[in-house]
Amino acid sequence: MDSLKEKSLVLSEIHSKFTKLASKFQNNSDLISTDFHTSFRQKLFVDYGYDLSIYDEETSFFKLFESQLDNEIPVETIHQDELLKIEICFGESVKTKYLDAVNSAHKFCLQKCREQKKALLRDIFMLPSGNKEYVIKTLNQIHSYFADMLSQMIEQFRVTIGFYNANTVSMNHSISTCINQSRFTDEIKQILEDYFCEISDRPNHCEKLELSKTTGLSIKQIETWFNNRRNRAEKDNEKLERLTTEFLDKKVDWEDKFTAVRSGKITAKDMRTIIIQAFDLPCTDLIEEEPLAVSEDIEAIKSNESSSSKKSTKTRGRLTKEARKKVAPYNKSSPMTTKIAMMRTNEVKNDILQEDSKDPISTTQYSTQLYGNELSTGFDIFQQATTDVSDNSVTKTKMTPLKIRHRPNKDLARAISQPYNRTQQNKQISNENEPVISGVPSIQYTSLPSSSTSSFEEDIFDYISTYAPTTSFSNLSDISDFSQSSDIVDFDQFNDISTLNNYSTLPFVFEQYDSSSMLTQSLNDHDFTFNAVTIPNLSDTSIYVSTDTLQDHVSEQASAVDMANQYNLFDSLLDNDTNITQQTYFDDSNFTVGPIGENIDFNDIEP
DNA sequence: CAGAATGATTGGAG
DNA sequence: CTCCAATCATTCTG
Repeated sequence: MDSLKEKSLVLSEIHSKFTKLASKFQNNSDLISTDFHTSFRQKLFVDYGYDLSIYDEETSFFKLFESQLDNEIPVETIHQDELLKIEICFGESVKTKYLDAVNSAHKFCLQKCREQKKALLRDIFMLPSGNKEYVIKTLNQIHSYFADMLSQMIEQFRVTIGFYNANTVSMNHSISTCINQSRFTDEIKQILEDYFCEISDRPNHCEKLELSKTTGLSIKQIETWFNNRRNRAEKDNEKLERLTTEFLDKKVDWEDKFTAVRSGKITAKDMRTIIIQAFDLPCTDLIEEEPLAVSEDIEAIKSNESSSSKKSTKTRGRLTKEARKKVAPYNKSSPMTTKIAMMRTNEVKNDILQEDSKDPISTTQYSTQLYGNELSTGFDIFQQATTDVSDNSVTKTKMTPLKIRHRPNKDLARAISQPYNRTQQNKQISNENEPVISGVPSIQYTSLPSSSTSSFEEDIFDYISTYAPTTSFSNLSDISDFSQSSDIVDFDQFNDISTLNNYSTLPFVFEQYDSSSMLTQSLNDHDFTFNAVTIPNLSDTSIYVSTDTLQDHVSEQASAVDMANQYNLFDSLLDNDTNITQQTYFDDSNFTVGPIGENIDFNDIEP
């Protein structure tokens, strides 16, 4: 009960100040000249590090946050090629409607965003509750809230017009490749290449973001580039591994390979690297004569190698990092190299094992011991397969096979009518005598719900009116929670501060007590009763009377659909009598982003 | 023109 | 979600 009393005291103090302040307001419309007002707000201004000279100039105060107040919400989600796609797929009128919807959503978000920001600034100006950084942070939160909301809305618009409809996916692909397939500039490639070689071949998200900024490419493109780069580097490496192995296994005669080099089939650089790797030669830049020496007596060198170092050198020559970079610019082990290394280790183990047991039968015994007498069919097949390529079947069978991943069968995929071959699809379309816009195939009708309507646009809207309400808006029931949980601060009674109606954000947070019980305290010369502040459904444990609550609502972006609904932003996308327009609306008064500014309802306050 | 290079997509795996 | 392997489609190059 003590803490309760304490709180009450604090509250009463604030209350008494407010009461005085309020009476000043009532008696004197000139806010600045009131003694109390001056000292109270001046103190707050000083406390939060604002320039005292502007404590009575709202415009000057606002100017501090000009850039936060005026920054635009970019419609970054709309690109030219997206509009082109829409136009190509759905026609001019859908594009126009889509643009209209996006624009009005944008306008709406911008306006609301500004209102919220201004309300916040007004609050802070009257009763500072944080320093400049805090205010900027909060403003930015408001900003990103609306920016996110806008992109959610746009997402919904896309769904509504069927942008993500399965029928258009392949269309999107061919169009996007049509439009997007342009080579990166040398400068960009250099940046990426440098990063790949010198810093990491696997940038994390932050690094990707950084690269995205410096190159101007999207994160997706960065990812794609690194994927391709890694994959292709691996392939190069694999190729070299294979070639080296071939040499070591004496499957290819050297003369042949040198001829290949001369004819350009493999580069001299490749050859050099192979030789360096194969014979564990020191990597210097003066190897001109080495290959000759090698070619003269391969057998001798190889046998020397084998006997002197227990065949371990057979596994891999040790390249310096620099040399390796030249042929396959790795500086970190990739999964593939790890796999290969593991295979190698097994090979070595087996080699040693073989040396120990000179009798080949004993190794066979080892094998059977390991796997059981009756080999599984899979293993059997594997063994058979490897037996063909190598006489050293025991070693091979005990080698860990690379995991072979299932990949979709092209023919099978085609058989179950999944468009696997995009060329085929293009052919199919171009065979039809559909209008072709700027070399891009027009849309297929086939998978849309069968309809007798003649134009594709009609088909689309038919489709939307039939399916969209259940697909696009199936989550309305989830969202409805939000619509009910308005964050309207309900001042049942807060005594005599009705003059502060305009200033909703109070500079404190205090804990909740049972909001149903009325707390009555007699303090000083004031008797007041209050039911404090309740924020329904927001939280069971806290009462927030500060803008801190905003961040609790950032997660509520799912309300975008409702917002769009509420402000009829879908109207431009839809026919008048579709089901969508009959979806649940919620009260204008019920929707607030946070308990900021005018959203707080002071109408019920009783003096 | 053939083949290499390259940006992007797809579908499976983790 | 990221990554990989395979693949496609376009563009570059000899």
